[in-house]
Amino acid sequence: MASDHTRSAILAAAERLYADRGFGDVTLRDIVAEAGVNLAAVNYHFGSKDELIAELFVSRSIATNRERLRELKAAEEDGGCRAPIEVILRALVGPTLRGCLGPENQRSTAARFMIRASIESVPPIRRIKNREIDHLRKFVGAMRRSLPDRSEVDIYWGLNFALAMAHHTIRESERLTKLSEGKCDLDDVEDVIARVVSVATMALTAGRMEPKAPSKVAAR
Amino acid sequence: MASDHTRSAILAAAERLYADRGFGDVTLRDIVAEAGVNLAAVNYHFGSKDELIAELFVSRSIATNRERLRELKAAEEDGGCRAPIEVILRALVGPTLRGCLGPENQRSTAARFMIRASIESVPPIRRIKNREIDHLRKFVGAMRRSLPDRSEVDIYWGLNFALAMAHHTIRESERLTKLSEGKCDLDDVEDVIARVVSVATMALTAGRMEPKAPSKVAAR
DNA sequence: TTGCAATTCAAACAGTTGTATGAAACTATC
DNA sequence: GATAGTTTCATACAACTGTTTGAATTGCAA
Repeated sequence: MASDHTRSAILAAAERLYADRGFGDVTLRDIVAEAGVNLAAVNYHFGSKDELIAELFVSRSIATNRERLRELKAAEEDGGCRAPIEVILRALVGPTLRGCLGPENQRSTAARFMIRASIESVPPIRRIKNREIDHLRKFVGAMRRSLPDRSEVDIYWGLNFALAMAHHTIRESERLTKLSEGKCDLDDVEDVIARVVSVATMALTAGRMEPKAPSKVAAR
Repeated sequence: MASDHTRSAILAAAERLYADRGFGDVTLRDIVAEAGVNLAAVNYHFGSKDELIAELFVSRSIATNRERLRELKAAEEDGGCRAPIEVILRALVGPTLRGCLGPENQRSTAARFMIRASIESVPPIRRIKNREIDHLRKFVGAMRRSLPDRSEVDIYWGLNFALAMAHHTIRESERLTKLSEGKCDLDDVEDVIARVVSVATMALTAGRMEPKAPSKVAAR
């Protein structure tokens, strides 16, 4: 167990480098150079490169997931097991957006790392994300309790669209800033959250989304 | 220019392999083996591996973009330079969704390749995507003409959310199917398009999205 | 047929990658 | 202060990568 110093130096260096340059072109040699440790230290402490990446990603995403569930639980306790849909959606997308957006100069390494992880998709991270379904089911449950009249399918689509807007905004934040010539302020995280929640709420509550295209022949 | 046979054999093999196994673990040697040609043929015909990938992606995405613009132009000509927002949004997300979703067994190689390209993010493709902004501006213009009362910022956010829902649904279609235990039918492409368009239209037309979070202190 | 360019091919190249090894340095316990 | 266990280190390994080379082959025009 000892000092743990080498271990955490590697974690910090790896997070920084991956955040800055992406998974694609950061090698173990880059990481150990940045951390000032020996090459073999990575395999000694983590087993393999993939396990290092996985450990980084897991620790960050369980933090986010815990925060999500904390907000969800608080909301449902408030409303007696039946929270307003806006609050549920806010618990779903808020922690992620708060963790990844915000003024660039004061953006944490962890935040920038998570942005990378959502842009590039590397095997160890993909594996972990696939296990996220159980976590999402808890939100499906809360949403169904909140909107008992809504069909199950609509709930799934609403959840899908909420996550879509949050993740895409994170992932393409640079492009949106460029496209809008800075008019969309991605640093105002609470505004972004409000927009996502607002649209997702409309999607879930508007007098039934038409389930079919206006006319089948209109399509191609 | 001769027979072109080798060239197109490489393109076909590469598209197939990338579609099936992703960019990460398909080597030039895999491609030439599948195509039944010599290793050096790739560099001879395409210059480099990246240029091969770029050519694949470019040819597919200019096809999609052309279709998008065709639909957009048709819509604006119908409405005398002012198309209904639903039709504009349909022109924006329809071609992409039609190109990537649909019954898996009858999904073309090109479709599966484009799904890969939207999941993994490899340098040559990223470079091309960055040049997509000019293309999107044409939609911004049409949307502003369609909704002259709407603020510019709201237009950008609406566009962002529409693309978000379309791309995320493509990218995470497998997860959505699993999460909903098959209840969300991603093979019914026109239904998916209708849902995306419907929500995006609400986002853009609903009595002004609140521009700010309910209360600034509610955060964190 | 001859000549010339375009194409194919086997082979090698040069570089990088993650990982393994075994000795050395350290640390704490007795 | 010797011992046992942990950690560090330099170095080598083995495999794989995209690319290049130069000779062989092909196809076509004169």
